[in-house]
Amino acid sequence: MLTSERQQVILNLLEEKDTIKIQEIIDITNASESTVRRDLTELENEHKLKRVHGGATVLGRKLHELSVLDKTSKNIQEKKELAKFAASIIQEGDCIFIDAGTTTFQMLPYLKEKKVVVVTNGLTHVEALIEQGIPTYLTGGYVKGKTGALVGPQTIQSLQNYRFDKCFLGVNGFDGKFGYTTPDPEEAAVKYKASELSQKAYVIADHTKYGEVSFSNICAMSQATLITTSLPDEILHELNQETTVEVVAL
Amino acid sequence: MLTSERQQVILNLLEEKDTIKIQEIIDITNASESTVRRDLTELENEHKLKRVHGGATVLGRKLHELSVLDKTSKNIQEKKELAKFAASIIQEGDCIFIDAGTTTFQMLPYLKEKKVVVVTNGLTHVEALIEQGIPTYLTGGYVKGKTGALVGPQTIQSLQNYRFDKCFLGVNGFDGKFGYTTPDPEEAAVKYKASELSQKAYVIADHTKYGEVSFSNICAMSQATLITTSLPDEILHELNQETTVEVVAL
DNA sequence: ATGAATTTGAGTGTTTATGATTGAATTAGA
DNA sequence: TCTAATTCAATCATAAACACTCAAATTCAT
Repeated sequence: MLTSERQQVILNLLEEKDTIKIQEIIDITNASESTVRRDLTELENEHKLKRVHGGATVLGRKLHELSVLDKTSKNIQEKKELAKFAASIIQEGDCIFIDAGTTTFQMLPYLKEKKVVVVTNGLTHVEALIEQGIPTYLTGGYVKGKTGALVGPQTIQSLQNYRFDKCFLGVNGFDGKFGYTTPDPEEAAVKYKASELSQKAYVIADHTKYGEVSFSNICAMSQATLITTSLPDEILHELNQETTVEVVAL
Repeated sequence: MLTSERQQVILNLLEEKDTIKIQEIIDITNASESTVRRDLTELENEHKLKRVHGGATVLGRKLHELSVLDKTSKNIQEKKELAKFAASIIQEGDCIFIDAGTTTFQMLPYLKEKKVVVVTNGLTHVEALIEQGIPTYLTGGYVKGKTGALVGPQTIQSLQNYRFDKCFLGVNGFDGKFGYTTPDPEEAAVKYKASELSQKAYVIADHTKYGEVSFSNICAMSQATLITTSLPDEILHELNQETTVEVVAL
Protein backbone atom coordinates (compact mmCIF):
# COMPACT_ATOMS: atom_id res chain seq x y z
CA MET A 1 0.00 0.00 0.00
CA LEU A 2 1.27 3.42 -0.94
CA THR A 3 2.14 5.90 1.76
CA SER A 4 -0.15 8.57 0.41
CA GLU A 5 -2.87 5.99 -0.04
CA ARG A 6 -2.55 4.84 3.53
CA GLN A 7 -2.62 8.39 4.80
CA GLN A 8 -5.74 9.09 2.81
CA VAL A 9 -7.36 6.05 4.41
CA ILE A 10 -6.56 7.48 7.81
CA LEU A 11 -8.08 10.83 6.92
CA ASN A 12 -11.19 9.17 5.54
CA LEU A 13 -11.61 7.15 8.70
CA LEU A 14 -11.31 10.32 10.73
CA GLU A 15 -13.99 12.02 8.64
CA GLU A 16 -16.37 9.27 9.61
CA LYS A 17 -15.53 8.82 13.25
CA ASP A 18 -13.86 12.01 14.46
CA THR A 19 -11.37 9.95 16.48
CA ILE A 20 -9.40 6.81 15.79
CA LYS A 21 -7.05 4.52 17.68
CA ILE A 22 -3.63 3.51 16.43
CA GLN A 23 -4.53 -0.16 16.69
CA GLU A 24 -7.55 0.33 14.45
CA ILE A 25 -5.38 1.89 11.79
CA ILE A 26 -2.90 -0.96 12.09
CA ASP A 27 -5.66 -3.53 11.63
CA ILE A 28 -7.15 -1.78 8.64
CA THR A 29 -3.97 -0.88 6.80
CA ASN A 30 -1.86 -3.89 7.79
CA ALA A 31 1.03 -1.55 8.35
CA SER A 32 3.32 -1.73 11.35
CA GLU A 33 2.90 0.43 14.39
CA SER A 34 6.00 2.42 13.50
CA THR A 35 4.68 3.24 10.07
CA VAL A 36 1.32 4.32 11.35
CA ARG A 37 2.98 6.53 13.91
CA ARG A 38 5.07 8.13 11.21
CA ASP A 39 1.96 8.76 9.15
CA LEU A 40 0.22 10.41 12.05
CA THR A 41 3.22 12.60 12.75
CA GLU A 42 3.36 13.71 9.14
CA LEU A 43 -0.35 14.37 8.90
CA GLU A 44 -0.20 16.38 12.07
CA ASN A 45 2.60 18.53 10.67
CA GLU A 46 0.43 19.16 7.64
CA HIS A 47 -2.40 20.27 9.92
CA LYS A 48 -4.60 17.47 8.67
CA LEU A 49 -5.34 16.01 12.09
CA LYS A 50 -4.39 16.20 15.72
CA ARG A 51 -2.51 13.44 17.48
CA VAL A 52 -3.65 12.36 20.90
CA HIS A 53 -2.30 9.68 23.19
CA GLY A 54 -3.42 6.41 21.65
CA GLY A 55 -4.56 7.75 18.31
CA ALA A 56 -5.71 10.88 16.56
CA THR A 57 -8.68 13.21 16.29
CA VAL A 58 -9.95 15.70 13.78
CA LEU A 59 -8.51 19.16 14.07
CA GLY A 60 -10.09 21.54 16.51
CA ARG A 61 -12.89 22.94 14.41
CA LYS A 62 -13.10 26.04 16.53
CA LEU A 63 -13.70 29.07 14.36
CA HIS A 64 -12.26 31.38 16.99
CA GLU A 65 -8.87 29.78 16.78
CA LEU A 66 -8.67 30.29 13.05
CA SER A 67 -8.19 34.04 13.03
CA VAL A 68 -5.11 33.84 15.21
CA LEU A 69 -3.94 30.45 14.08
CA ASP A 70 -0.32 31.14 13.15
CA LYS A 71 0.66 33.60 15.80
CA THR A 72 3.74 31.48 16.25
CA SER A 73 5.86 33.51 13.89
CA LYS A 74 6.88 37.12 14.08
CA ASN A 75 5.52 37.25 10.56
CA ILE A 76 2.32 38.24 12.30
CA GLN A 77 3.99 41.56 12.95
CA GLU A 78 4.60 41.95 9.22
CA LYS A 79 0.98 41.21 8.55
CA LYS A 80 -0.05 43.85 11.02
CA GLU A 81 2.10 46.50 9.37
CA LEU A 82 0.77 45.61 5.95
CA ALA A 83 -2.77 45.63 7.26
CA LYS A 84 -2.29 48.97 8.94
CA PHE A 85 -1.13 50.50 5.71
CA ALA A 86 -3.96 48.92 3.77
CA ALA A 87 -6.45 50.32 6.24
CA SER A 88 -4.96 53.80 5.80
CA ILE A 89 -6.02 53.74 2.16
CA ILE A 90 -9.65 53.44 3.13
CA GLN A 91 -11.63 56.65 3.12
CA GLU A 92 -14.61 57.85 5.09
CA GLY A 93 -17.78 56.46 3.63
CA ASP A 94 -16.16 53.76 1.52
CA CYS A 95 -17.94 50.52 0.83
CA ILE A 96 -15.31 47.82 0.98
CA PHE A 97 -14.94 44.10 0.57
CA ILE A 98 -12.58 42.34 2.94
CA ASP A 99 -11.50 38.87 1.98
CA ALA A 100 -11.38 35.98 4.45
CA GLY A 101 -7.97 35.12 5.84
CA THR A 102 -5.51 35.97 8.59
CA THR A 103 -3.78 38.79 6.74
CA THR A 104 -6.92 40.77 6.04
CA PHE A 105 -8.12 40.00 9.57
CA GLN A 106 -5.34 42.23 10.83
CA MET A 107 -6.94 45.20 9.09
CA LEU A 108 -10.05 45.14 11.20
CA PRO A 109 -8.74 46.94 14.30
CA TYR A 110 -7.93 49.97 12.13
CA LEU A 111 -11.39 50.39 10.71
CA LYS A 112 -13.07 51.70 13.81
CA GLU A 113 -13.13 55.41 13.05
CA LYS A 114 -13.65 55.09 9.33
CA LYS A 115 -17.43 55.05 8.96
CA VAL A 116 -17.32 52.36 6.34
CA VAL A 117 -19.65 49.61 5.23
CA VAL A 118 -18.00 46.22 5.01
CA VAL A 119 -18.88 43.13 3.05
CA THR A 120 -16.90 39.99 3.81
CA ASN A 121 -16.82 36.26 3.17
CA GLY A 122 -14.80 35.66 6.31
CA LEU A 123 -16.80 34.28 9.20
CA THR A 124 -14.01 34.96 11.63
CA HIS A 125 -14.11 38.63 10.70
CA VAL A 126 -17.70 39.22 11.67
CA GLU A 127 -17.27 39.31 15.42
CA ALA A 128 -14.44 41.83 15.24
CA LEU A 129 -16.42 44.02 12.86
CA ILE A 130 -19.62 43.98 14.89
CA GLU A 131 -17.72 44.81 18.07
CA GLN A 132 -16.59 48.02 16.44
CA GLY A 133 -20.09 48.92 15.37
CA ILE A 134 -19.29 48.59 11.68
CA PRO A 135 -22.29 47.82 9.45
CA THR A 136 -21.42 44.38 8.14
CA TYR A 137 -22.80 42.28 5.34
CA LEU A 138 -21.88 38.65 4.94
CA THR A 139 -21.88 36.85 1.64
CA GLY A 140 -23.74 33.57 1.58
CA GLY A 141 -22.28 30.25 0.66
CA TYR A 142 -20.71 27.04 1.86
CA VAL A 143 -18.78 27.26 5.12
CA LYS A 144 -15.26 25.95 4.66
CA GLY A 145 -14.62 24.45 8.06
CA LYS A 146 -10.87 24.72 8.02
CA THR A 147 -10.67 28.43 7.35
CA GLY A 148 -14.09 29.82 8.18
CA ALA A 149 -14.37 31.19 4.66
CA LEU A 150 -17.55 31.24 2.63
CA VAL A 151 -17.11 29.88 -0.88
CA GLY A 152 -18.97 28.48 -3.84
CA PRO A 153 -21.47 29.68 -6.41
CA GLN A 154 -23.79 31.08 -3.75
CA THR A 155 -20.97 33.29 -2.54
CA ILE A 156 -20.36 34.59 -6.05
CA GLN A 157 -24.04 35.26 -6.50
CA SER A 158 -24.22 37.06 -3.16
CA LEU A 159 -21.42 39.34 -4.23
CA GLN A 160 -23.30 40.50 -7.31
CA ASN A 161 -25.59 42.44 -4.99
CA TYR A 162 -22.82 44.83 -4.15
CA ARG A 163 -20.45 47.35 -5.71
CA PHE A 164 -17.29 48.24 -3.83
CA ASP A 165 -15.08 51.28 -3.69
CA LYS A 166 -12.21 49.07 -2.71
CA CYS A 167 -11.56 45.43 -2.02
CA PHE A 168 -8.72 43.85 -0.06
CA LEU A 169 -7.64 40.33 -0.92
CA GLY A 170 -5.22 37.83 0.51
CA VAL A 171 -3.33 35.48 -1.81
CA ASN A 172 -0.89 32.60 -1.53
CA GLY A 173 1.46 33.79 -4.22
CA PHE A 174 2.17 36.54 -6.73
CA ASP A 175 4.30 36.24 -9.81
CA GLY A 176 4.99 38.52 -12.74
CA LYS A 177 4.01 35.87 -15.20
CA PHE A 178 1.30 33.88 -13.45
CA GLY A 179 -0.32 36.73 -11.56
CA TYR A 180 -2.03 36.23 -8.20
CA THR A 181 -2.70 32.63 -7.23
CA THR A 182 -4.24 30.62 -4.38
CA PRO A 183 -4.71 26.87 -3.83
CA ASP A 184 -8.51 26.60 -3.75
CA PRO A 185 -10.28 27.30 -7.08
CA GLU A 186 -13.49 28.19 -5.28
CA GLU A 187 -11.74 30.80 -3.21
CA ALA A 188 -9.98 32.10 -6.27
CA ALA A 189 -13.33 32.58 -8.01
CA VAL A 190 -14.64 34.56 -5.05
CA LYS A 191 -11.58 36.78 -4.99
CA TYR A 192 -11.80 37.41 -8.71
CA LYS A 193 -15.46 38.33 -8.55
CA ALA A 194 -14.81 40.71 -5.69
CA SER A 195 -12.05 42.43 -7.63
CA GLU A 196 -14.35 42.75 -10.62
CA LEU A 197 -16.96 44.52 -8.54
CA SER A 198 -14.49 46.97 -7.04
CA GLN A 199 -13.42 50.32 -8.34
CA LYS A 200 -10.01 49.49 -7.04
CA ALA A 201 -8.62 46.15 -5.96
CA TYR A 202 -5.77 45.64 -3.49
CA VAL A 203 -3.85 42.46 -2.79
CA ILE A 204 -2.01 42.21 0.51
CA ALA A 205 0.94 39.82 0.55
CA ASP A 206 4.36 39.96 2.17
CA HIS A 207 7.50 39.57 0.07
CA THR A 208 7.86 35.85 0.80
CA LYS A 209 4.90 35.27 -1.51
CA TYR A 210 6.86 36.52 -4.52
CA GLY A 211 7.45 33.81 -7.09
CA GLU A 212 5.02 31.48 -5.39
CA VAL A 213 2.53 29.97 -7.81
CA SER A 214 -0.46 28.07 -6.47
CA PHE A 215 -2.97 25.99 -8.35
CA SER A 216 -5.66 28.56 -9.05
CA ASN A 217 -5.20 31.85 -10.80
CA ILE A 218 -7.14 34.79 -9.39
CA CYS A 219 -6.24 37.51 -11.86
CA ALA A 220 -3.29 39.16 -13.56
CA MET A 221 -0.95 41.38 -11.56
CA SER A 222 -2.23 44.36 -13.50
CA GLN A 223 -5.72 43.98 -12.19
CA ALA A 224 -4.91 44.75 -8.57
CA THR A 225 -2.56 47.01 -6.68
CA LEU A 226 -0.08 45.01 -4.65
CA ILE A 227 0.63 45.93 -1.06
CA THR A 228 3.79 44.17 0.07
CA THR A 229 6.97 44.40 2.13
CA SER A 230 10.39 45.36 0.85
CA LEU A 231 11.46 43.61 -2.35
CA PRO A 232 14.81 43.61 -4.19
CA ASP A 233 14.94 46.53 -6.63
CA GLU A 234 15.08 44.39 -9.75
CA ILE A 235 11.96 42.47 -8.80
CA LEU A 236 10.25 45.71 -7.91
CA HIS A 237 11.03 47.13 -11.34
CA GLU A 238 9.76 44.02 -13.01
CA LEU A 239 6.51 44.16 -11.08
CA ASN A 240 6.11 47.88 -11.60
CA GLN A 241 5.78 47.28 -15.29
CA GLU A 242 2.79 45.14 -14.58
CA THR A 243 1.00 46.96 -11.83
CA THR A 244 1.18 49.48 -9.02
CA VAL A 245 3.15 48.26 -6.03
CA GLU A 246 2.90 49.85 -2.62
CA VAL A 247 5.86 48.94 -0.45
CA VAL A 248 5.49 49.08 3.30
CA ALA A 249 8.70 49.65 5.24
CA LEU A 250 9.05 47.68 8.46
CA MET B 1 -11.52 4.32 24.74
CA LEU B 2 -9.33 7.28 23.96
CA THR B 3 -8.88 10.02 26.51
CA SER B 4 -10.02 12.73 24.15
CA GLU B 5 -12.94 10.60 23.07
CA ARG B 6 -14.05 10.07 26.64
CA GLN B 7 -13.78 13.75 27.41
CA GLN B 8 -15.86 14.56 24.38
CA VAL B 9 -18.52 12.16 25.64
CA ILE B 10 -18.58 14.01 28.93
CA LEU B 11 -19.00 17.34 27.18
CA ASN B 12 -21.75 15.96 24.99
CA LEU B 13 -23.59 14.63 28.00
CA LEU B 14 -23.35 18.05 29.57
CA GLU B 15 -24.75 19.65 26.43
CA GLU B 16 -27.88 17.61 26.89
CA LYS B 17 -28.34 17.67 30.61
CA ASP B 18 -26.49 20.72 31.95
CA THR B 19 -25.29 18.72 34.96
CA ILE B 20 -23.91 15.24 35.43
CA LYS B 21 -22.83 12.98 38.29
CA ILE B 22 -19.49 11.23 38.42
CA GLN B 23 -21.16 7.85 38.77
CA GLU B 24 -23.12 8.41 35.56
CA ILE B 25 -19.95 9.11 33.67
CA ILE B 26 -18.33 6.01 35.13
CA ASP B 27 -21.27 3.86 34.05
CA ILE B 28 -21.34 5.27 30.54
CA THR B 29 -17.64 5.31 29.82
CA ASN B 30 -16.61 2.22 31.78
CA ALA B 31 -13.64 4.15 33.07
CA SER B 32 -12.49 4.14 36.67
CA GLU B 33 -13.40 6.82 39.13
CA SER B 34 -9.83 8.08 39.16
CA THR B 35 -9.81 8.52 35.43
CA VAL B 36 -13.12 10.33 35.34
CA ARG B 37 -11.95 12.65 38.07
CA ARG B 38 -8.82 13.40 36.12
CA ASP B 39 -10.89 14.14 33.05
CA LEU B 40 -13.09 16.54 34.94
CA THR B 41 -10.08 18.30 36.39
CA GLU B 42 -8.56 18.72 32.95
CA LEU B 43 -11.76 19.91 31.35
CA GLU B 44 -12.24 22.40 34.12
CA ASN B 45 -8.76 23.77 33.57
CA GLU B 46 -9.65 24.18 29.92
CA HIS B 47 -12.77 26.08 30.94
CA LYS B 48 -14.98 23.51 29.29
CA LEU B 49 -17.07 22.85 32.39
CA LYS B 50 -17.31 23.54 36.10
CA ARG B 51 -16.75 20.89 38.71
CA VAL B 52 -19.18 20.62 41.59
CA HIS B 53 -19.28 18.19 44.47
CA GLY B 54 -20.38 14.88 43.01
CA GLY B 55 -20.11 15.83 39.36
CA ALA B 56 -19.93 18.76 36.96
CA THR B 57 -22.07 21.43 35.32
CA VAL B 58 -21.88 23.59 32.25
CA LEU B 59 -20.52 27.06 32.62
CA GLY B 60 -22.24 29.98 30.95
CA ARG B 61 -21.55 29.92 27.24
CA LYS B 62 -19.66 33.00 26.16
CA LEU B 63 -21.03 33.61 22.71
CA HIS B 64 -24.60 32.88 23.55
CA GLU B 65 -24.68 34.37 26.97
CA LEU B 66 -26.02 37.65 25.68
CA SER B 67 -28.98 36.21 23.93
CA VAL B 68 -29.76 33.81 26.73
CA LEU B 69 -29.36 36.38 29.47
CA ASP B 70 -32.96 37.22 30.19
CA LYS B 71 -34.26 33.68 30.13
CA THR B 72 -34.60 31.55 33.20
CA SER B 73 -32.77 28.27 33.34
CA LYS B 74 -36.07 26.46 33.38
CA ASN B 75 -36.90 27.96 30.02
CA ILE B 76 -33.65 26.63 28.67
CA GLN B 77 -34.54 23.16 29.81
CA GLU B 78 -37.91 23.49 28.08
CA LYS B 79 -36.22 24.65 24.94
CA LYS B 80 -33.89 21.70 25.05
CA GLU B 81 -36.77 19.27 25.27
CA LEU B 82 -38.57 20.96 22.40
CA ALA B 83 -35.39 21.04 20.38
CA LYS B 84 -34.68 17.40 21.06
CA PHE B 85 -38.08 16.44 19.79
CA ALA B 86 -37.72 18.67 16.75
CA ALA B 87 -34.39 17.06 15.95
CA SER B 88 -35.96 13.62 16.18
CA ILE B 89 -38.18 14.51 13.24
CA ILE B 90 -35.17 15.00 11.02
CA GLN B 91 -34.28 12.06 8.84
CA GLU B 92 -31.01 10.84 7.41
CA GLY B 93 -30.11 12.82 4.33
CA ASP B 94 -32.53 15.67 4.90
CA CYS B 95 -31.69 19.16 3.75
CA ILE B 96 -32.91 21.48 6.44
CA PHE B 97 -33.10 25.16 7.22
CA ILE B 98 -32.49 26.16 10.81
CA ASP B 99 -33.58 29.62 11.79
CA ALA B 100 -31.42 31.92 13.90
CA GLY B 101 -32.31 32.11 17.58
CA THR B 102 -31.76 30.45 20.93
CA THR B 103 -34.54 27.90 20.64
CA THR B 104 -33.37 26.46 17.36
CA PHE B 105 -29.80 26.60 18.65
CA GLN B 106 -30.69 23.91 21.13
CA MET B 107 -31.36 21.52 18.25
CA LEU B 108 -27.79 21.49 17.06
CA PRO B 109 -26.30 19.00 19.54
CA TYR B 110 -28.77 16.41 18.31
CA LEU B 111 -27.82 16.66 14.65
CA LYS B 112 -24.47 14.98 14.89
CA GLU B 113 -25.38 11.50 13.72
CA LYS B 114 -27.99 12.57 11.20
CA LYS B 115 -25.96 13.09 8.04
CA VAL B 116 -27.87 16.21 7.11
CA VAL B 117 -27.08 19.34 5.16
CA VAL B 118 -27.93 22.52 7.01
CA VAL B 119 -28.66 26.01 5.76
CA THR B 120 -28.96 28.71 8.38
CA ASN B 121 -29.12 32.47 8.80
CA GLY B 122 -27.83 32.23 12.36
CA LEU B 123 -24.19 33.18 12.75
CA THR B 124 -24.07 31.75 16.23
CA HIS B 125 -25.12 28.39 14.86
CA VAL B 126 -22.22 28.01 12.50
CA GLU B 127 -19.57 27.16 15.03
CA ALA B 128 -21.65 24.42 16.63
CA LEU B 129 -22.46 22.96 13.24
CA ILE B 130 -18.91 22.99 11.96
CA GLU B 131 -17.65 21.41 15.15
CA GLN B 132 -19.87 18.47 14.44
CA GLY B 133 -18.68 18.19 10.88
CA ILE B 134 -22.06 19.02 9.42
CA PRO B 135 -21.98 20.50 5.90
CA THR B 136 -23.20 24.02 6.48
CA TYR B 137 -24.37 26.78 4.19
CA LEU B 138 -24.89 30.29 5.42
CA THR B 139 -27.31 32.70 3.83
CA GLY B 140 -25.90 36.09 2.97
CA GLY B 141 -27.19 39.38 4.26
CA TYR B 142 -26.89 42.11 6.84
CA VAL B 143 -25.51 41.03 10.20
CA LYS B 144 -27.87 42.03 12.98
CA GLY B 145 -25.40 42.73 15.75
CA LYS B 146 -27.63 41.98 18.69
CA THR B 147 -28.69 38.50 17.68
CA GLY B 148 -26.14 37.40 15.12
CA ALA B 149 -28.93 36.83 12.63
CA LEU B 150 -28.62 37.53 8.92
CA VAL B 151 -31.52 39.51 7.50
CA GLY B 152 -32.57 41.66 4.60
CA PRO B 153 -33.18 41.27 0.89
CA GLN B 154 -29.83 39.60 0.34
CA THR B 155 -30.82 36.93 2.83
CA ILE B 156 -34.08 36.32 1.00
CA GLN B 157 -32.25 36.11 -2.28
CA SER B 158 -29.69 33.70 -0.86
CA LEU B 159 -32.47 31.43 0.28
CA GLN B 160 -33.85 31.09 -3.22
CA ASN B 161 -30.82 28.98 -4.08
CA TYR B 162 -32.08 26.20 -1.87
CA ARG B 163 -34.99 23.82 -1.40
CA PHE B 164 -35.53 22.24 1.98
CA ASP B 165 -37.06 19.02 3.18
CA LYS B 166 -37.82 20.68 6.48
CA CYS B 167 -37.34 24.04 8.11
CA PHE B 168 -37.35 24.88 11.80
CA LEU B 169 -38.35 28.37 12.84
CA GLY B 170 -38.43 30.28 16.08
CA VAL B 171 -41.19 32.83 16.69
CA ASN B 172 -42.19 35.33 19.35
CA GLY B 173 -45.85 34.46 19.38
CA PHE B 174 -48.52 32.23 17.94
CA ASP B 175 -52.22 32.90 17.88
CA GLY B 176 -55.19 31.19 16.24
CA LYS B 177 -56.27 34.38 14.57
CA PHE B 178 -53.05 36.25 13.87
CA GLY B 179 -50.83 33.27 13.12
CA TYR B 180 -47.10 33.26 13.85
CA THR B 181 -45.57 36.65 14.60
CA THR B 182 -42.19 38.17 15.45
CA PRO B 183 -41.10 41.76 16.13
CA ASP B 184 -38.69 42.41 13.27
CA PRO B 185 -40.29 42.58 9.80
CA GLU B 186 -37.03 41.68 8.13
CA GLU B 187 -36.70 38.54 10.18
CA ALA B 188 -40.33 37.71 9.53
CA ALA B 189 -39.70 37.93 5.82
CA VAL B 190 -36.76 35.53 6.09
CA LYS B 191 -38.80 33.05 8.08
CA TYR B 192 -41.66 33.23 5.62
CA LYS B 193 -39.40 32.66 2.65
CA ALA B 194 -37.77 29.69 4.36
CA SER B 195 -41.16 28.13 5.05
CA GLU B 196 -42.14 28.66 1.43
CA LEU B 197 -39.07 26.78 0.24
CA SER B 198 -39.64 23.82 2.56
CA GLN B 199 -41.66 20.70 1.96
CA LYS B 200 -42.63 20.90 5.58
CA ALA B 201 -42.29 23.81 7.96
CA TYR B 202 -42.03 23.53 11.75
CA VAL B 203 -42.33 26.28 14.30
CA ILE B 204 -40.83 25.67 17.72
CA ALA B 205 -42.38 27.67 20.55
CA ASP B 206 -43.21 26.86 24.15
CA HIS B 207 -46.73 27.34 25.47
CA THR B 208 -46.01 30.78 26.93
CA LYS B 209 -45.95 32.12 23.40
CA TYR B 210 -49.63 31.30 22.93
CA GLY B 211 -51.74 34.39 22.43
CA GLU B 212 -48.69 36.58 21.96
CA VAL B 213 -48.95 38.78 18.90
CA SER B 214 -45.89 40.67 17.70
CA PHE B 215 -45.62 43.35 15.06
CA SER B 216 -44.80 41.26 12.02
CA ASN B 217 -46.79 38.36 10.71
CA ILE B 218 -44.78 35.42 9.42
CA CYS B 219 -47.53 33.16 8.15
CA ALA B 220 -50.83 31.60 9.14
CA MET B 221 -50.91 28.80 11.70
CA SER B 222 -51.96 26.42 8.95
CA GLN B 223 -48.74 26.88 7.06
CA ALA B 224 -46.47 25.31 9.64
CA THR B 225 -46.64 22.48 12.14
CA LEU B 226 -46.35 23.78 15.68
CA ILE B 227 -44.03 22.07 18.14
CA THR B 228 -44.89 23.24 21.63
CA THR B 229 -45.22 22.29 25.29
CA SER B 230 -48.40 21.24 27.04
CA LEU B 231 -51.39 23.48 26.38
CA PRO B 232 -54.87 23.53 27.94
CA ASP B 233 -57.17 21.17 26.05
CA GLU B 234 -59.49 23.85 24.78
CA ILE B 235 -56.67 25.84 23.27
CA LEU B 236 -55.27 22.68 21.77
CA HIS B 237 -58.58 21.91 20.12
CA GLU B 238 -58.80 25.41 18.76
CA LEU B 239 -55.31 25.22 17.29
CA ASN B 240 -55.87 21.75 15.94
CA GLN B 241 -58.53 23.11 13.67
CA GLU B 242 -55.93 25.36 12.14
CA THR B 243 -52.85 23.20 11.96
CA THR B 244 -51.00 20.16 13.23
CA VAL B 245 -49.71 20.55 16.76
CA GLU B 246 -47.02 18.34 18.25
CA VAL B 247 -47.02 18.49 22.02
CA VAL B 248 -43.84 17.62 23.88
CA ALA B 249 -44.34 16.37 27.42
CA LEU B 250 -41.83 17.62 29.98
C1' DA C 1 22.15 -4.11 -12.96
C1' DT C 2 24.07 -1.05 -9.46
C1' DG C 3 24.21 2.23 -5.96
C1' DA C 4 21.61 5.95 -3.60
C1' DA C 5 17.58 7.32 -1.45
C1' DT C 6 13.53 6.23 0.64
C1' DT C 7 10.34 3.51 3.24
C1' DT C 8 9.53 0.11 6.49
C1' DG C 9 9.32 -2.83 10.87
C1' DA C 10 11.51 -4.45 14.99
C1' DG C 11 13.98 -3.33 19.23
C1' DT C 12 15.27 0.17 22.88
C1' DG C 13 14.50 2.88 26.88
C1' DT C 14 11.31 6.70 28.22
C1' DT C 15 6.93 8.90 29.00
C1' DT C 16 2.05 8.82 29.76
C1' DA C 17 -2.49 7.07 31.14
C1' DT C 18 -4.87 4.22 34.14
C1' DG C 19 -7.04 1.99 38.27
C1' DA C 20 -6.58 0.70 43.08
C1' DT C 21 -5.65 2.43 47.61
C1' DT C 22 -5.10 5.68 51.12
C1' DG C 23 -6.46 9.23 54.31
C1' DA C 24 -8.53 13.96 54.23
C1' DA C 25 -12.49 16.83 53.12
C1' DT C 26 -17.28 17.46 52.37
C1' DT C 27 -22.10 16.52 52.76
C1' DA C 28 -26.34 14.69 54.91
C1' DG C 29 -28.98 12.78 58.59
C1' DA C 30 -29.94 12.17 63.53
C1' DT D 1 -23.45 19.32 66.89
C1' DC D 2 -21.86 14.81 66.06
C1' DT D 3 -21.60 10.68 63.23
C1' DA D 4 -21.85 8.01 59.04
C1' DA D 5 -21.56 8.02 54.28
C1' DT D 6 -19.82 10.00 50.24
C1' DT D 7 -16.78 12.37 47.65
C1' DC D 8 -12.36 14.06 47.11
C1' DA D 9 -7.09 14.65 46.16
C1' DA D 10 -2.74 12.36 46.34
C1' DT D 11 0.17 8.52 45.72
C1' DC D 12 1.81 4.38 43.52
C1' DA D 13 2.53 0.27 40.59
C1' DT D 14 1.39 -1.40 36.16
C1' DA D 15 0.50 -1.55 31.53
C1' DA D 16 0.14 0.88 27.42
C1' DA D 17 1.77 4.22 24.23
C1' DC D 18 5.55 6.91 23.01
C1' DA D 19 9.99 8.68 20.43
C1' DC D 20 14.11 7.08 18.77
C1' DT D 21 17.55 4.17 16.49
C1' DC D 22 19.09 0.85 13.26
C1' DA D 23 19.02 -2.60 9.89
C1' DA D 24 16.32 -4.77 6.26
C1' DA D 25 13.44 -4.11 2.35
C1' DT D 26 11.86 -1.50 -1.27
C1' DT D 27 11.96 2.05 -4.80
C1' DC D 28 14.29 5.05 -7.91
C1' DA D 29 17.69 6.94 -11.21
C1' DT D 30 21.26 5.96 -14.01
